[in-house]
Formats: sequence, structure tokens, C-alpha cells
Amino acid sequence: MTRWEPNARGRLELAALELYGERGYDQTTVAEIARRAGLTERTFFRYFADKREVLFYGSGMLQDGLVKGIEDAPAGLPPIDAVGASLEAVADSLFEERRDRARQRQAIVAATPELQERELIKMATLSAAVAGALRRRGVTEPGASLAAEAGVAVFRVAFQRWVGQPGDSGDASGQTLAQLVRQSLAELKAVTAGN
Amino acid sequence: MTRWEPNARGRLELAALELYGERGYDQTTVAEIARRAGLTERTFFRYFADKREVLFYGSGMLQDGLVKGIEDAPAGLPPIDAVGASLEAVADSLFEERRDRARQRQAIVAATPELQERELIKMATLSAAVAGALRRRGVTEPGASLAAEAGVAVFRVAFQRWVGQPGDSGDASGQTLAQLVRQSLAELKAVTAGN
DNA sequence: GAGAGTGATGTCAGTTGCTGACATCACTAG
DNA sequence: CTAGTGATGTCAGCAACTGACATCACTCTC
Repeated sequence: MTRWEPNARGRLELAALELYGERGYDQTTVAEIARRAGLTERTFFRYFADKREVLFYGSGMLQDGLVKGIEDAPAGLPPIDAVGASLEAVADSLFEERRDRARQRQAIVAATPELQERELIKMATLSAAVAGALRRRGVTEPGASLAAEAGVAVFRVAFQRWVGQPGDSGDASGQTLAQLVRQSLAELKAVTAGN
Repeated sequence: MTRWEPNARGRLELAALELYGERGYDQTTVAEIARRAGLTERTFFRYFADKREVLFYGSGMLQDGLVKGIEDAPAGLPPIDAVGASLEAVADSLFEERRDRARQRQAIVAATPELQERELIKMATLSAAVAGALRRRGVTEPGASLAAEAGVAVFRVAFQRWVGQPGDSGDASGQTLAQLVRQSLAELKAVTAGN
């Protein structure tokens, strides 16, 4: 047995997602989120630096997963394909089972400029981390940064398509995010190779 | 004669720039900015939506100037050159006389994540506005968005070089921002044309 | 198994960003 | 001269966030 209800962070994330969805980000108070999670406002701020971060904890995991995936990629793989392989891996391990949550989150962010700001800086950070991982494999600049930015762009496009697809949670219809990533990367290659 | 000291907005901008520079963004209070400008906190929030915006009023003028410049560009000019011409125009009219302020501002933003978030979304907005102006000239997607993003990237690179150059306010040393824009655009062309 | 940690949580008080409602002031138009 | 107008001030209040300290439930040690 645990001392308190387990997974306080997860409960806060869920409560925030629900409330932001129900009344909107601005109309939701941190105290309300905490109350719904059975905790206090003070505890919320122990887990998340601010009211926005509660929607971005996952992006830290995405970054970690991506970087590890690049480190583990076969040595000979061209940079963009190392990124592609890593993207497919995180697509399966971090996203596939959570399309509904991803959709909810997407809608909330799209409706709130304050959250879009945060999303932009997270993407920039992500891109920088990927570039760093590539450099550690010996890729030189500006190739590392370009491959990183392209990879992140591919992921964003694929993600958009993925959440835009019809289909409920248990539904197996449509394509997986990993498939869409592969496909989007192929399209990028076609466009850029076309000269 | 004016009823009050003129240029309240400008005084607030200057006071904020000074205080953010002296003690840092976080350690500066809006009330302090207002007091230094000879106004009240309430008046600050009538001119600027929040504590960050006081550093970004200029970016609205940049956007307006850029869009107008694109609209006025000769009809036959290729998209990227229309953007380039407009960039050079705003470089002269909006920036050249203010290198010291630009440098100060740059240092403050670089030191403050909260302000970097805002900068990112301003750049994204700027890019979207430029793409819109290009579309109004008949440029189709995805060419309009690509030219817009490339143009904004060129400007950012040129701006970085410009503020990084030695030289004080009255100093004529170094290159003008417009020259650096032209040069950076040429480099972009060289890189992308190289195939 | 009593007592000393220990880490997660709660409580409380305080600062600051930001807003709405209303008052005031200095000038302008008629 | 008076009414109107737009910029500013005053005041009260909410909500985001923080530091300091208390508490609680469990664990480890002797």
C-alpha cells in the first residue's frame, strides 16, 4: 500500500485536461484542478512549474525517448533516417495508445495562445536536443540542425494527420502514427530530392 | 501643448528596457516601470497587454512594414526577392538608428525564457503575415509559406550579425543591417541553389 | 516495537500580474 | 460657459505563484 493515493502527477494531468476542455484554460483555476485531483494548489506547483506545464510533461518524455532512440540507432544510418527511426519508435511507445488524450490536448492548445507559446518553445528545445544527439553521433553542423528541424517538422505533420483521423479509442481504423511518420518522411524526401 | 507629458507608450518602453537591463526581467515590477515613466501601473496595462508585450511593440511595426513593403514590390519580382526587398526597406527605416536599443533588448530576451516564448510566437505570426502578403500577390502554397519562413530566417541571421558587430551608437563602422540582409539572402540562395 | 528519520502533502501568509468600475483632470467643440 | 471626450488615476479584488513551516504515514534502526 502507498501512503497516499498513487500517481498524484497523473491525476493532476488528467484533471487539468478535463477542466481545460470543459471550461477552457482561462476559466480554469489551479485550485480547481488540484481539488478535482484530491490535492491542494500548493502540491500542483510542486509537480508543475506553472499552470501551463501540466499539459507539457509528456513533451519531456518525448524528448528523452527521441534522444535515446537516436543514440541507439545503427551507426551507419544517415542522420535523417536515424531521426526517422527514433520518431517511429516513440510514436509506438508513447503515443499510439493515447490518441484520445492527444486529440483533447491538441484542441485545448489550439484554442489558447498562451499554450501555443509554450508549445513553440518546447518544439524548439526538442529540435535542439535532437541536433545535439546527432552531433554526438558525429554529424556536423549545419547538417545536424537541419536534420533535426526537418525531423521535428515531419513529426508535427504526421501528428496533425493522426489526430485528424476519424476513429475512437479502441478503434483500429486508420493508420498508426508510426506509419504516418514514415509516410511523411518519404514525402519530405520526395520534395527535397526532386530538386 | 499637450495635456500630459507626451509619448507615454515610448516612456514606458524605455523605462522597461532600462529596468529589465538593470535588475533583470523577473526582478522588475510593473509598478516600478510605471513609476519611472511617471505613470501608474494601471496605465501600463492600458498600453501593453502584459509585462512582456512592452518589449514587443516594435514587432508589430516590423510586421506592418514588411507586409506593406511586399505589397509595394514590383509585380514581376520573384517571391523571395520581394521579401528581400521589403526586409531591406524595414532594416533602414525601423532599425538602423536603433542599434543600441536593439542590442539591449536582445540581451534581455536572451536571458529570459519567458520572453523567448513570446519572441517565438511573434516570429511565427510574422511569418504567417508575410506568407499572406505573398499569397495576395498571387504566390501559391506551399511556395508562399516557404518563402516567408526563409525570409524571416534570413532576417534573424542578419539581425544576429548586426547586433553582434562592434560599434557604438553614433558609429558608422561595420555593415548596415540592410547590407547584412542582402548578404544573408545571397548565402541562402547559394546554399539552396547548390543542389 | 519505540523512536528517529524521510518524503509527500497541507496550511498560511505574502507578493505580483492583471482586470473592472468609477473618478478626475485638462483640454476642445459648440 | 458648458458639455463632452480621451487619457490618466484610484481602488478593490482575483488568481498565479512562492517561502516557511507543520503534519502525516510510512520505513528503518536499535
